[in-house]
Amino acid sequence: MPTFEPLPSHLDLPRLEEEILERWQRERIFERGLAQNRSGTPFVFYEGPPTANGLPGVHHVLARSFKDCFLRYQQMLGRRVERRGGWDTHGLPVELEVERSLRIRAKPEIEEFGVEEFNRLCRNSVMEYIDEWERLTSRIGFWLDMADAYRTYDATYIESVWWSLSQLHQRGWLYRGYRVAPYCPRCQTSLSSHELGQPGAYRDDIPDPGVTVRFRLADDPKTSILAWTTTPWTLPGNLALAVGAQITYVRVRQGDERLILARDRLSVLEGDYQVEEEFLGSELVGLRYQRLFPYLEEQEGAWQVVAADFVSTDDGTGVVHTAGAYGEDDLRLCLDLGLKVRHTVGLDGRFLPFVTDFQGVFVKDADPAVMEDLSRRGLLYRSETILHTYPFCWRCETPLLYYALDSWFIRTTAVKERLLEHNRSVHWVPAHLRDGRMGNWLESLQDWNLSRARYWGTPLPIWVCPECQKERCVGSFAELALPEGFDPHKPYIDEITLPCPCGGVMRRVPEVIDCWYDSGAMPFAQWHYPFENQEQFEREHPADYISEALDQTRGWFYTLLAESAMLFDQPAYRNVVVPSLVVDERGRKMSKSRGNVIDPWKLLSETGADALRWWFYTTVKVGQEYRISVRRVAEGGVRFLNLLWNTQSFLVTYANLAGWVPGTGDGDASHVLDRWVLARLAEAVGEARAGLDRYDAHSACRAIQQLVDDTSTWYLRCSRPRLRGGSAESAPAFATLHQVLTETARLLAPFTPFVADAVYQELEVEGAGATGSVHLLPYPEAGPVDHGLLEQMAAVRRLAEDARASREEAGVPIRQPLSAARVTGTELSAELRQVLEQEINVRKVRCTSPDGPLAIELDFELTPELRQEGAVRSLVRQVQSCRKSAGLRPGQPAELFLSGEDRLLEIARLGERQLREQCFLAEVTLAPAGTPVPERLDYRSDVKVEGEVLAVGLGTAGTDAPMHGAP
RNA sequence: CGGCCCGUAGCUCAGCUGGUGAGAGCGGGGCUCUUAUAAAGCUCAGGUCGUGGGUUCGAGUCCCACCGGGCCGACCA
Repeated sequence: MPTFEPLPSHLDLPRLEEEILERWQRERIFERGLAQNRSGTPFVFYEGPPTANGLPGVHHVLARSFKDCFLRYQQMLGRRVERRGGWDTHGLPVELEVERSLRIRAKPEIEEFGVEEFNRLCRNSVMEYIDEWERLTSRIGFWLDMADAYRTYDATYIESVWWSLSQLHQRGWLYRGYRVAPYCPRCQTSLSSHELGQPGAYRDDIPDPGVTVRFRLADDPKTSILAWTTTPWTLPGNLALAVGAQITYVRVRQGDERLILARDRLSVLEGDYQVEEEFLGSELVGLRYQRLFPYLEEQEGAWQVVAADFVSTDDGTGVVHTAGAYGEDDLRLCLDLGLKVRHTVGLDGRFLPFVTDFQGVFVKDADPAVMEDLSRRGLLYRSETILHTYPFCWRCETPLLYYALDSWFIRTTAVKERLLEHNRSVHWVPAHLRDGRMGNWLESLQDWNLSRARYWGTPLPIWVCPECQKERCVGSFAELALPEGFDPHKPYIDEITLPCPCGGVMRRVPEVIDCWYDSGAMPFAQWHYPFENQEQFEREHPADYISEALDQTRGWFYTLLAESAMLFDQPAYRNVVVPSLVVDERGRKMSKSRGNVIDPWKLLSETGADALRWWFYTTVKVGQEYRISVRRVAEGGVRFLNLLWNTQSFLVTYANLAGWVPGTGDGDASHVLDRWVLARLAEAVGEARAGLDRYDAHSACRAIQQLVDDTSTWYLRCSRPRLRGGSAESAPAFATLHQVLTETARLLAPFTPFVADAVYQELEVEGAGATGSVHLLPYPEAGPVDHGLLEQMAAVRRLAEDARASREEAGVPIRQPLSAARVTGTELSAELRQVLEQEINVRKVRCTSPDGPLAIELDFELTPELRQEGAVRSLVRQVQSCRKSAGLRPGQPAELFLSGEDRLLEIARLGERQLREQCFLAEVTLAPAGTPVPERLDYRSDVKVEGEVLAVGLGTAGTDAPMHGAP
């Protein structure tokens, strides 16, 4: 009965993982882990809810890998780690999916189709891929409680969101405002900044007119102020001209007219001119000019020069044409000046009837007509075509307009300082994001445009009285006396009215809210706070840890922070790990149109989840892009796991052969190699913990990788003679390797949960302390590290390298024993000298002078005895090689036949004992050259030893032959 | 235009608070290993550590400028 289950010779990672997965489910390992730590200190994690109406991609595997490893680690430290899943269910992406399936092309068609049915389809659509998400999440080993996941469309969730909005409203932080936003005249809705960030929204090199226009002074029509614009269609709406108070302007004479523009912009003038006067912009303020078009009504303060801080001399004339409704700066300026702003263009993007000359024309089509009109009246100074970047609707490709609309805003600017302060308390990984990307974003904070003129979302809970304009923000369902089971979505909620103290009937405003607000509300809304679970929420806010990809800086990371700061004056999370983007092998973004998207399932089936996870942790440090391909994951991830597997396979093979039983030889690690590998283990444990404690998976994994590499390529390599069994020293060697591998499995558990558990389960010793899974064990503790030994061994390895190099140079293979070597630069203990002697195959290593540079010098003088020994070794190696080709496993007894020249037979005779032992030979026959190989030996081959040919015959011997090393 | 990140061997990337041959993996050439075998090791690459300055006894590692690549924001008149 072997100690360990014999391992398959080939590691099939995907299959192994499927088996482990089944075991976890069967034995309820996840649940047992949670139960085990029930009384531990909570380690709070927030799951950023994905929108489940699309298929998950590799980048989701990336984020989930990072989420998982720190959670597993904290659980192994004894923390109580709940991981509640969640789904983001509202918003335009969902509506779009449904629009597409209904072949709806414009917003009015939704109303025609019916909002009730439309929203019903949205609700179904959003959960369409949920099975796929759950399957992937489970397959990659991300332990997440999906059975009890929160959903943002749940009534309880919505009620909590309402509560939060009413809190903001009470503080005056939720208000209606008239603002300019990017607006799609076809979809008839403004777009969120998030949508403007969609690929393809901004397009480069879009041609537009660039026109320089004369604004004649009211008191002096021979003098004009020049202003430049790329949107001639906004000129009928002109209300003012803005200049920079501290910018220097000039008046020039050109022909019989005078022109005013910034001194730095004289280059826009065509032809000769004479500068007549220079003055600051402040001197122009208050000048009145003739309006270009007669459509807008007269009002106090209109058509004058004003000062504004946003004016620059980077382009144009240094004078900004200001049309109130079609530019953010413009509108703010006009409102500051107390000017009444009136639209010249309707919601459909066409000129309103009172703009008689252009009425009904779509604005972009009206540009030439406007220019022609100005030109005819001598007001067009210059026109050209410019190329610039311009935003388009990412759904219907209509050019967007900047358009003033009534919207509801959250006054985030009121708490900007608090946001910055809370952000400073967050531990960002990578650190530069805190003051870099996130800090910058907060510094340039604008009020949050919350409302959306759409259908599928959390309804904005504001009721307004049409009579007295009184507005009320509802903070609970009770306030509306909603019946049990009422669906608070549109259109049902719009039926609910409230009596107004003035006697009127209050109706809800039609808008829903930005779905990003929903996700930012998850810390409290997932618990239906404050209506339920108050303690739960208070205990679990802020989160200890969150992790999402880089694109969430202005998304979820921001909405969480903003809402927690405004509602609770707290940060929402203490540690945040932000992996960068996944790109293709050549560094290009993945996109469907480019066809370079990698299906996560392809990777999972070819390389497995652990290889992918390991590759994510180790290939680059957090913050760098992940250039992914199946080939790369195989090179980085599979390779490492394979090395670990081989190491384990070695232990299993030889421990079984030797009949070694765990528990024997423990605590007797007196051999220098054992002490060394245990020191390396202790060092790696310290590094792994240090890395994990600061949320640095990369360093932790690199330390573990180095440990596995050292174990395999140095400890195992040098320990092979002991591990082959037989000697009294083998038990401690087995015990040490067993310990190192078991601890390595525990170190790896957070990162490669499948392979770690497979290794652990293979090696676990039955009886007390056996848990059945590595994931139910504590994380290894770092013991004292023998740094002196580590340094000494490093020197030995360096010396071995140098010795091999000089052997190479001298053309003397390692199998040829040498008599002596001389080491300078260090003093090695006898046991270390022995390691070196064995590794470089030298009889005697002497350390002559401990000072000076580290070096080794080999004595290449060969005695006949040394030569002979080398020849025996060469012969043994050839026979081993034949055994391998013959398919004989180590330990399997065999019969050997050799025939050749006398000189070779002599070598064989001298080395026969060695040959029998090392090659597991029950029978050895030596015969003169030319003797045929006996029939019964199936394997025949000619090998070369010492330059001469030797015929080899190999066959299995009787099973009753004694097995070397067996008890 | 502004912010941030990156620029180290043919390729992909490590190099913590500046300090004793500038590293790993992959690819390629040459080898080796007493059966971990669809494995491992050694060795070769003569790497201006993007360029140019500066600080220092000493810089890939700190500072400045510039060049190149990426991401994000602003491109508004």
